[in-house]
Amino acid sequence: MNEISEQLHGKGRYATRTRERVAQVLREERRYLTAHAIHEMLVARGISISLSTVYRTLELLVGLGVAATRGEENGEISYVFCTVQHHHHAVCRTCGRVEEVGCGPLARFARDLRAGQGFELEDHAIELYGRCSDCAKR
Amino acid sequence: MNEISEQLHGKGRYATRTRERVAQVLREERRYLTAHAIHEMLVARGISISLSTVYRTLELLVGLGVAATRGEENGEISYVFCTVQHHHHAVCRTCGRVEEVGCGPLARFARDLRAGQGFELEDHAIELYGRCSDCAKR
DNA sequence: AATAATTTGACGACGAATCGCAAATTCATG
DNA sequence: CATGAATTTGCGATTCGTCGTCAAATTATT
Repeated sequence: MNEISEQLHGKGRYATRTRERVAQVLREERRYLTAHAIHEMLVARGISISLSTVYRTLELLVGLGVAATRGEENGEISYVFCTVQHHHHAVCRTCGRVEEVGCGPLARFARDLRAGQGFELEDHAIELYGRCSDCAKR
Repeated sequence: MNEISEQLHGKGRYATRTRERVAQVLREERRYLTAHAIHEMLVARGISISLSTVYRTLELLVGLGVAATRGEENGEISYVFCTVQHHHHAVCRTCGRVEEVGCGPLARFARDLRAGQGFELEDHAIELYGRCSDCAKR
């Protein structure tokens, strides 16, 4: 089976069909989705699932480290599938696809920041917006 | 008077004492605050103001470009005072102070991103966390 | 001071997110 | 494959942040 089932079993949680379906949506879409959007997509596929369960499953996936959250400007919370620990997201403005990217050049940025205004950089959150390789061709 | 009053007059809006007080809190604090927090701070100062007015004033300040918003992970929306157009925020983890910083090294980052995975960078949102110069000394 | 405009406060509406509990599902065991 | 203990699910109610409505108050102008 997949990793999520194993991770759940290792923590004494059940790997249910419902949870697998929520994770599947995130895996397929690879873009930021609200709990409501995920719920609607599942219902559209003819799958019966409650909104509460979607919320609880998403919370679980975030705890497992396979999903990340983002607070939208309108107060909603969006979720996206992700695989590695520390990274950032490049969001395509055309198709919404989310790619994971490293944070290489931040080292020099941190140096400049300390030299310039004495700020000691410890962590950072970056969101990048633009066109993914597919959408940039058109 | 100050700039905000002039900007309001130029748009046919009134520069009221209430609005000045909300702006004053943001100017003094220089950190991300929710509408509720701002409301409580004003009430604690003995100022009578409704939560609705705080919300409306914050919306107005964002429209004027003197405040910026951030969606928190719990779905709340926070506001911070800011002065220049495009910039990013360095948030002190000790005192919460927010400093504005430029985005110099992003140019090279954009080049690497395009070369690496074909992503065309158009815009970005960055939040930096660490210690401001004062807190770093202790 | 009078007038026309905007703004304020109180109240309610709305939606996102959470909680409690009974019913259903999952999983290990025999 | 049936059984039982554990977890999970669904439903409804609830909380909470945010926004809309409208009469009363405030502001700016004459």
